[in-house]
Amino acid sequence: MNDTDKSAATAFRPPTALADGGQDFIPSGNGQCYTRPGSGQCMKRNSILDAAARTFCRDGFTGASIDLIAAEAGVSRQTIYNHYRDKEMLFGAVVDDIMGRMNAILYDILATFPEESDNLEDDLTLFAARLGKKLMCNRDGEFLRRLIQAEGERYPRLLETWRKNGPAKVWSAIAARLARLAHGGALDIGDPDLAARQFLALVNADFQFCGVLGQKPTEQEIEDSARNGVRTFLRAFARSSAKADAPASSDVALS
Amino acid sequence: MNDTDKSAATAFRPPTALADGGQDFIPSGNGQCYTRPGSGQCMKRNSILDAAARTFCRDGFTGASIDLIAAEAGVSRQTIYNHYRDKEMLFGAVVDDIMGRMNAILYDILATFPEESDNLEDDLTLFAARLGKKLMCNRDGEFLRRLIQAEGERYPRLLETWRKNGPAKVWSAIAARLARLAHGGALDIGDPDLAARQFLALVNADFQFCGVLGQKPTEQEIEDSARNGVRTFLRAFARSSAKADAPASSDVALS
DNA sequence: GACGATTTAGACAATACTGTCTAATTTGAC
DNA sequence: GTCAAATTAGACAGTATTGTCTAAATCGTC
Repeated sequence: MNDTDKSAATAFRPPTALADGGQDFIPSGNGQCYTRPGSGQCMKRNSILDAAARTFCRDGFTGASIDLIAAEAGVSRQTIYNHYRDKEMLFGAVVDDIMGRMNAILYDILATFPEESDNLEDDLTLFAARLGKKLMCNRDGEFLRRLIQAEGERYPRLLETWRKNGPAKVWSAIAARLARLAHGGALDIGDPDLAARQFLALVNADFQFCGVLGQKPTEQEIEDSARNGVRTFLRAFARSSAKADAPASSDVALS
Repeated sequence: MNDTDKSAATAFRPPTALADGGQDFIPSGNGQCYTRPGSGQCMKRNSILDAAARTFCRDGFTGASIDLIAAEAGVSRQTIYNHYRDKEMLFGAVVDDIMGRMNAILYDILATFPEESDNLEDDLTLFAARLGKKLMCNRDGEFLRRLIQAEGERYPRLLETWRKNGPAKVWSAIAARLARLAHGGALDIGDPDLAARQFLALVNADFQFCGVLGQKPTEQEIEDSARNGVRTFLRAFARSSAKADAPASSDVALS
């Protein structure tokens, strides 16, 4: 193996487990190691997946050359062909890997949706900020958005899988939880699915074109956008008893 | 010139002027014809720009080959190199062309923002639907989003130009108009910029991942999303006198 | 119809990428 | 230390692309 730095390889992939979710990393079954984790073989496999993800994300499927991925992974080209039959298989493995990781994170976050709260604004804001930081605006989220946008037409299976596991799942999960809040009397919601879509839209209002613009918002910006979005959401949907304490003029200023 | 059909070439670009805006097409100065419009040379130039836009959008900059563009435009490769020095110049011309067209459309639509209205919901809905149909969800909008997402990092100038002429311009223009409505007493808005972002987010709530998913919504879906978004926006920001007539349960059902 | 400008098809060199193969080297388990 | 498995560097054929060049064909205008 070359002497290229290995710090880059670990920057993209969390070392072993979820940062603070407490749940183990869930491999996606396709691209993962069958040998003992921690072995050189496994590290090379991860290193390849990392470099491939970075390169595919940066240059697109066509623009990312195997040679470049190999160099970035600090691995010889032949090793890549050794692990993955061809470029398409490597691409599929990268997508599966990231989807599996994001799916696990999604369930972690959904478990923190406030059930009954005496401070709905704060709790919903925390939830929305978590969603933004760990799922939508991080590197994996950016990767999937870019790749599916760029290569979705060429790989309908990828597009279909993502649609089922991505937005649809988030939407319906949040819709169910909002409906429960409404049933409990905290919200006045007609169509929970619509409310879920609008909740997500509001909470990410400041990043609408951020994915497109290619620039990641800071944690502070995510928190501010979440706070502002939740405030407006509650102005529209909170039951009147709880509405009084959310004046329009107290929005968090955006840098 | 080949016998490839010319109907495809005109599908992407409006024949001569804006469909119904009444304002002439504004060429972007770079890629347009200096010869008499309607001449064969001009038609070839437009045909090339159209084919290039379609191909760049479908395959990305790297994936789009000059040969493919030439074939799709029904033109020989040499003709392309004759009009545009190299692939990068062609790409720049396509982007400039589309940006100029979208800019003109944007000003057309902004002129229809309701000043004083006795039916704010309907008027804002019409405005939002126009924005969606003619600017965000049409072919040009999709093109710019895709291209900037895919190639933005490689062409910072493109990214910067789009940021200035695109979202920033829409945001601030709508913010100013919302502020005027608030000043007139129709709305209760703290931060007009934030309100503008949230307005756009709500109105496009159902298409958050549509650009990513690569599928264009139908006109009906755009109208429904606009209606639902405006309803929620007014639930949150309309002055209380006008709020009563927007119950949560009357949302437009989404197919 | 004539003539200059434009377009066309094709050849061409230079470059890049994919995927295969091989022989030498390194790694890892015992 | 040994030995099998994994990895490496590099060569290689096949293919594709870019951008240039040229001679023939076509177009537009007078």
